[in-house]
Amino acid sequence: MSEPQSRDFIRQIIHEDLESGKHDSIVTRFPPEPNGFLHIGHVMSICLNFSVAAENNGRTYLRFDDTNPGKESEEYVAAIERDVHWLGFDWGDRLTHASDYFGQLYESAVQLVELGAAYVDSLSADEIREYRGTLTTPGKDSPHRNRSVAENLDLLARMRAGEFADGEMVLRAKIDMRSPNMNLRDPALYRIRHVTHQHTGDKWCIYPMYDFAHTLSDAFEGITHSLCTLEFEDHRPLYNWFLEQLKPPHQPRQIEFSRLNLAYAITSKRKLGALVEEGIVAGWDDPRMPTIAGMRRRGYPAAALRDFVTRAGVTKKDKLIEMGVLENCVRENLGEAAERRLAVLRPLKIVLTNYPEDKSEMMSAMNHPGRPELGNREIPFSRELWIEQDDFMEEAPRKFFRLQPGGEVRLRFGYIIRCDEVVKNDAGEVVELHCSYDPETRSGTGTSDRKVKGTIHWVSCAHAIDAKVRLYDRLFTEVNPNSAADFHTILNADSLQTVDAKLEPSLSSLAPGDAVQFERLGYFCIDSEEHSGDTLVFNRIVTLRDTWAKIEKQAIQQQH
RNA sequence: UGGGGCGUAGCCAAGUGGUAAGGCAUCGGGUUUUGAUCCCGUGUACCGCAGGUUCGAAUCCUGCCGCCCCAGCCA
Repeated sequence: MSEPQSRDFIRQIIHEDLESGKHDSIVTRFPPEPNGFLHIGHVMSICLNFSVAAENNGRTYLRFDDTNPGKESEEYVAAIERDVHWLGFDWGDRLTHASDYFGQLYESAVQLVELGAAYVDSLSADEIREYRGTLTTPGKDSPHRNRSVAENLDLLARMRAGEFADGEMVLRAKIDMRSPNMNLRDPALYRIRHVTHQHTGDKWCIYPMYDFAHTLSDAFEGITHSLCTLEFEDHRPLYNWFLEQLKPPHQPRQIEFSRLNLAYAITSKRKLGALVEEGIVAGWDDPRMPTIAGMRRRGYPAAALRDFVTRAGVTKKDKLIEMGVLENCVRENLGEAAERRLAVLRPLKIVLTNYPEDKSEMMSAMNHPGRPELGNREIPFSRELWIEQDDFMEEAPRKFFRLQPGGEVRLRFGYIIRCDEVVKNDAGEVVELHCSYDPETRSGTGTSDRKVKGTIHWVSCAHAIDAKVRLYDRLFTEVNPNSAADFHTILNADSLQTVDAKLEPSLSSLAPGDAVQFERLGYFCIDSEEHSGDTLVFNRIVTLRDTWAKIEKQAIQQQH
């Protein structure tokens, strides 16, 4: 194994812990709460936790942090398992739940009470808030803070037995109401919730809070490095407090790194959920969603996602990464993997006036210009063809080297044609082009090397198959929608556009999820949900890089 | 005006006292029957600012500024 040139700070710590003999092996965990779908931000955490362990022959737990019944559901646990697995990671037999430890957690709570380090408080939630103080003023002790151990033990047992209503009692850690760190002002450990838990049923009516359950779950599982995001930094003293008080045999260490934010995307489960709830998107797996499920359905390869988070890096600096980086990872992966096909998104009919009416012939097209081993296919060619509306301009600017009146272009894998006549409707719109082809320029023949500036794609009208193609764009108009007061005001109205496209016949046998490149347009795949019936439905995964679009854009900007 | 973090090119990011890697983007150019790919080339980064220590500082010290997080019986 070769030594990497540089390690991120977490890998450095792990490396040192292994070198020094502090640990013999590394154990990590990915601990999602099953209250929503995983998104691009989680990809970062998943890859970090699983990779860092795998790199060191360690192991990783997939642990559901299910301590808040009512907000969590089995639907989400299934989705999370599917997503983590699809991303390429395997937890083996290490699939656990915080709720698996409810028994041990309760015992630990009793132990804290016995230690005089926890007490049952009868203050209401509102009162507790008042007693907590503010960021700049210290809190004050609850009047119940000095109940005897015996009384606390009795109260805790009765909480568990269901003698109290929700909110009537709460178990709190006894730390310091005057701490400048709010997390240390006697945080709640257990609250009463008379609700059925998705995993433990009605066995419990008291449920542990995050800090308590998470720290101890880490300890129980022998996690060596508990990696989480920056907002938990102030929780670390509390995390360590639990370990000091209870002295479990395994003492995990919490290390925080910055979250990954993606430009123009929301990474808040709550807001993502709102988009679904309000029907702004079609579901958690809508191809516009930055969820793992959405990106998978959109056609992003798992490897591209892994590559993306690797490029983003692991640091403690807040980051907002440009969309282009993600898109580039997708293009890079698909550019190599995807076979090429011809498809016309916005069809314009052309008639080759000098091509025989009844004739049709098969043109040979390579499936991948960079990978000849992928072979060739045959595409039918005939007198009437569909070309892209964008590939014709009646009054073309200087550098436009596609089709224009009197001009020539090469039809990809076909002939060179010339535009002789533009046919318009009463409204003056171009509806059809009359062209002539040069029989001497058939692709692949010895005389086919005559040069023309442009090459455009096409589909034979008589042989084309129809499809709906969905073109996606960013969901928001602001770079950082996370910080918008109300995301409704910055929704991109054009995030989804559907067009009726014409495809080359071979595309009818494509399997859902398989990505292909429509030459000159981008990468596409058959939608996994809506391909039923007669009409094929394609998703545009990402466009090709488009230098011409950039030139046009600059030209427009220069005019103003 | 409490506590915890962070500040290296447009976006990421190496760098751990010896004189600023790399990726993406940008801008040039070459190849090309995808204006794709590929290949070359391209950045005065006052290393947040100001002082100080040192022969020498992005790296050490001091002060300041800016941004993020924390007052759930959420995670």
